[in-house]
Amino acid sequence: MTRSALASRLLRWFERHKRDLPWRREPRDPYHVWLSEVMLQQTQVATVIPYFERWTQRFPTLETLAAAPLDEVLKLWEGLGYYARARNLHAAARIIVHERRGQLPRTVEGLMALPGVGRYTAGAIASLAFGARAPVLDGNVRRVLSRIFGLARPTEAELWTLAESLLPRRRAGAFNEALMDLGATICTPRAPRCSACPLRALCKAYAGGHPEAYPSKPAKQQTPHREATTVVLVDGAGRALLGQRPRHGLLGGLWEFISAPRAPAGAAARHRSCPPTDLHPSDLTDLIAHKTGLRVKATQAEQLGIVKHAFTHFKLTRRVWLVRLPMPGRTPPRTNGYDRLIWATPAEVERLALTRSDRRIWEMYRARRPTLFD
DNA sequence: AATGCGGGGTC
DNA sequence: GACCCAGCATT
Repeated sequence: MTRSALASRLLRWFERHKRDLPWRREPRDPYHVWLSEVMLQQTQVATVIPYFERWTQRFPTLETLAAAPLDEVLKLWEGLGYYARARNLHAAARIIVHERRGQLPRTVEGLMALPGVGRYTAGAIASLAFGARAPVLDGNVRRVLSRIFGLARPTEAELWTLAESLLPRRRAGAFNEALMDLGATICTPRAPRCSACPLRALCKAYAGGHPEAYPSKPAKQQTPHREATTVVLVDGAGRALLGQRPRHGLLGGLWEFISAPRAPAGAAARHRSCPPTDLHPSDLTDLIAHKTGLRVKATQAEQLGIVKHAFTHFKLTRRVWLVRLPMPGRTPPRTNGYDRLIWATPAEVERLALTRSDRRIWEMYRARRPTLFD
């Protein structure tokens, strides 16, 4: 089996089975290609499609994106995760519009100079939007190549070299997409559908009888668990106190209800005598004072509920409390751990970019049983 | 080479 | 539950 036979088989399969996706409409818009590639980083196609549609409605061109405030960009990204992608996309759009007359770089090196564009994304844009003969290496390609060549633990360098050596002279972009579509629909991680694979005849992993074993996975390590206490502080005018997280780092730039880490679960003692309601009002008073400088007597706190959330490297359990103030809230004298604190009306809470779990907390608050205060 | 960075689909 | 997804930036 020659190299060109692999490419021609794959491309023939692709012509009949390629997925019809919003960002594949011809002629390719380089901005759309770039946007889709960034949204698709570590994110599945089905998740991205509605975000892509909303985004291109609101920001149809690079110029409209560059002109928008970051808060609005983050709001459109809300729920998609890895928010540095949105910040980098926004920054890169401004660079392209202000320093390059709105033209994306056409080479891998030029593209990689943009924030948020690594070797994969640069290769994808160069090959898909500009017809360059550049390879890509993503999770799909990594898995497909590992299986075809029977590599249990290939290095990144080996795989990049392989991906480049396999590129056909023409139609490199279609070849790259075909490799990724094959990985997404046929050569899947757990139960590959080898009977439908156009490359079965030359696949070493298939010949060995256990294609799903390639590439071998590293040993798993259990994720640590953290706890936090969160307060939905509502003032007499029905506004809620929100903090904007620091621009860089975890959930950077997003808004949340005032929250602080809770001492790690103290072994057996907690299970025996620490139900969720076991929290003294002074704890909430201290939390609010520490984060905001506001002096509030949280003697009437209601428990809103418990929100669990799984991140990549840890799990988080948030115990959420509702504290009401009788009077309009005053401007917090301190913003400990936040870039900004605001009293947000319900309409503003809808408009701002919240983290996923804070969005759920807001929905819990809205859905709670009404009380005398409403 | 290892780590931090979200959230959801899927088994 | 665990795994994995059209990765990037930083160290």
